Amino acid sequence: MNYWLLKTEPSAYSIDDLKRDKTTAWEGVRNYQARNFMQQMKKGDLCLFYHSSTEPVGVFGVAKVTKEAYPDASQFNKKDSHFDPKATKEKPIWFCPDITFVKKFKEPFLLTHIKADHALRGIMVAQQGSRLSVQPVSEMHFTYITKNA
DNA sequence: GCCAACGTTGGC
DNA sequence: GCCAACGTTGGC
Repeated sequence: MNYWLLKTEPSAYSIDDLKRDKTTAWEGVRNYQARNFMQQMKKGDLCLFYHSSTEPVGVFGVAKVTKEAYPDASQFNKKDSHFDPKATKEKPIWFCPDITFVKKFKEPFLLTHIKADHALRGIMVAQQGSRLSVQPVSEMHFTYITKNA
């Protein structure tokens, strides 16, 4: 089993939205490195759910992968801001998994605390300029954050 | 709102 | 295939 971190701006889609929807297609990611990670996701993998560009910034809960990556429908939709004219149904470019709500933390594990905690040294999200919106997380770091949130 | 860090684009 | 210009991300 692998562990991941998914970034989202809560004004666009928050942990509460996921709690309400229960399951959602993780559409709209338009970065090749992030796409490649999403294609590696397996059913049952667990994801830290991270809020960015907000106050406060941090991990707000956990989601799990319930459907492995398949073509992202938004790339074909001209009216969608994530429309990609280079993509065709025969040769899709972008893929997304379905993720399902697992839990919302009572208290978020804030980025300031992640950065200050020696046990989390090396975690990608705390590294300078880490803009990747889908990241792998080590089992050790995943367990530490979920146990201590 | 600022701006540094980053990814992508496109001319050559 | 280089790399400058550009657009975007995201913490602060």
